[in-house]
Amino acid sequence: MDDLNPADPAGGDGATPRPRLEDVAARVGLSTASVSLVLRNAAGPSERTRRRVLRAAADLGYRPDRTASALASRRSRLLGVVVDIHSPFHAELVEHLHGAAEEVGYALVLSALTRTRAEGTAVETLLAFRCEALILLGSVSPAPVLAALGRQAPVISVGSRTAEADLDVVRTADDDGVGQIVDHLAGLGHRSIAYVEGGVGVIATDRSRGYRDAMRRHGLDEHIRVLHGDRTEAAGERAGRQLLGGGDLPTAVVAYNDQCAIGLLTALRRAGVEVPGAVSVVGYDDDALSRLACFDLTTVSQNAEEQARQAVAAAMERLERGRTEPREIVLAPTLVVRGTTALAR
Amino acid sequence: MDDLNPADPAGGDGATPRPRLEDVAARVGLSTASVSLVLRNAAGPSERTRRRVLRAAADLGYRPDRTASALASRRSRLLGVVVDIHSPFHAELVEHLHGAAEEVGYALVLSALTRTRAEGTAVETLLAFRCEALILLGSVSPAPVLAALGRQAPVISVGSRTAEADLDVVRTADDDGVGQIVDHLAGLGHRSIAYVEGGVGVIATDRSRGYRDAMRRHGLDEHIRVLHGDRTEAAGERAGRQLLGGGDLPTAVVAYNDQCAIGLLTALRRAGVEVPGAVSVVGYDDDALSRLACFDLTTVSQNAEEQARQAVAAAMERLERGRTEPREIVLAPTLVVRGTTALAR
DNA sequence: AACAGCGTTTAAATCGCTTTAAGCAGTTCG
DNA sequence: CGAACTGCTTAAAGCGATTTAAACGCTGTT
Repeated sequence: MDDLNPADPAGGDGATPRPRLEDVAARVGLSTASVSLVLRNAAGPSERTRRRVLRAAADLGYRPDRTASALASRRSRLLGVVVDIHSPFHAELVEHLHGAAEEVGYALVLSALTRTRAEGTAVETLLAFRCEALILLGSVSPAPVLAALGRQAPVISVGSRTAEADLDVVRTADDDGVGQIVDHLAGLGHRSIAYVEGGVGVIATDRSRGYRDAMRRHGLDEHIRVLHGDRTEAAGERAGRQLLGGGDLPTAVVAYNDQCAIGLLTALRRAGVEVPGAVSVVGYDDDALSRLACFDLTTVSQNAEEQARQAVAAAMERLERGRTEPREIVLAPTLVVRGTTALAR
Repeated sequence: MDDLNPADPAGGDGATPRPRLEDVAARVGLSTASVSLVLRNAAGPSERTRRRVLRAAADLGYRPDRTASALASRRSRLLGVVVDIHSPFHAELVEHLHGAAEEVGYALVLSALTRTRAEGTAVETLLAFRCEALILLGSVSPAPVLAALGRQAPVISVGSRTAEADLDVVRTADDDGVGQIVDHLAGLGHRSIAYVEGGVGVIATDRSRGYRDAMRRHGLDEHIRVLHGDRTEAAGERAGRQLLGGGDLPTAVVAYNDQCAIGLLTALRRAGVEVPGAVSVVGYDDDALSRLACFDLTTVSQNAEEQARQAVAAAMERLERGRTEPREIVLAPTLVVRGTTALAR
């Protein structure tokens, strides 16, 4: 119906087609079955056969066709990852997920979450690829949606706790992280410590709770002061202006995340308030921004690498070892003290 | 050989398996061939058949298996993208590539370039997926490597010019962009305009050339002053310290990119030099950083959306319309004036 | 009545690999 | 000596879609 004869998608123009398993088999005078076994490192073939096959495959520059292999084995060896392409923290997670997945012979399919592309679409794409497990980074989907997803494939939610019983969760203890921040500030003599919220979502809730609990623990109940905010710099700036306008500036402010903290920092400095001289500021995530020399932000690290490893490990337990009961892996966050915190004035 | 019976990767536990084409066909009493035609919107089936099939597919919640379809059609409808996961500019490109690809029925496979994962590995992965074309974002591979790649699949290099004749290039005119910056500064009365280089690579070379040419065009030959640098904040800071130490501060500094400009900005401000009061600073890329209120950096936008569209369009021309001669698409960059440039002191 | 033409449908081959059960030669054992 | 076993190898049946050529049921023409 279309005889334009588009460029051969398999290879260049009239070039020799990609070698197939059969070509390798023919070259050594064996069956494709044997070659397949050797190349997948399966038990069976003799040492001599192994060497010959490997040799021939290398000579021909053979690379297995994942598509065909996935179809035949009903195993795609693909991990689907839903990632917010704009988040520097996600970028770091993905980097480590790549490494961890590769080590166990899996590949990643990334599906980006953007302003125009919701989690639903992203997940559909991943399922069409027959991803064997889904890794959701910082998912904000409600529990029932996740539950439905969990029936289609094992789901590992990274970074955000959920009430849903049937999926794995890998996260750091957000309340503990904020607790460490408050401990640090209290240790520096701060008493009037405000907190800028992160909006809706479990993560935000946990961090807020961590703040309140820690304040009470230090007997600072009456200094508890929560400002409305979200995950953006803009929110941080708004919060900053609000504090400046209010008259009684706290001696320290803890923000939901680094981006928010940076907005806050900007607003304060622009108004001539010295950080950390007059006010200490703390963020959360230890993302690339916070490390910039011009911010040098005290923050909490979520240990991206360890979370990535654990997420892949959890997927492997389900896929390769048939685990079915859900697991929750909670890692301890670590405080990273940089230049935006100092003794209370 | 392994009777642990791992969790069924196709679906949850003992759940009904995913419906296949055959199931849809059986439901309406037609052949799989007809159903396939309808679902791919191909000519042939009657209106009545179309409706019945679509209905049945919807009822069953049928979703085609990309794996099988790729194998049978020898067309994966996959575009491979090599992306530096840490670059905010790449993030933006990916967002728009997603949109553009989806519109023409293709999906993206992202392969992240990281500290531990070179372009070679990334590309291998993409080819194993049978990606029909490769889109390289800001590739730094030497021409011969790209040439070899081009023989395996159509390659579209986004953002970086190359001498290699056989691939498509989508980029903005970097020399022109820097030229616009210099024009802008000259218009503000600046004469002593320095430039911080971006290290090796075609992009860096083009931008340096753009600087020199523009300076000459404005008769500022003797004010040409190029500082060594690269694409990082650290380099910007070093350049800043060098300028401060030298004694004769220029009235404006143009940096290779936004990250570098921000390092520069930090160094200057820390030393008490007012920007833009004493010195104007300009970056390049218009990435998320430059838009932060605390920087509000004058910069040059590369128009990510348009570049993404053009890249996908170029791929489509090759894949669907059989184009074989290479194309180079050069877009005009646009100056974004923000708060770090002002009249010369 | 035979045939051609047309729009619609389908049987069957195929894609490149995996997997299962069977085959085969050479022990070892009862 | 035949049965049972062992270690290696392979024929052949898929996996779930696409694709091609053929078949089918019509109508209209000679």
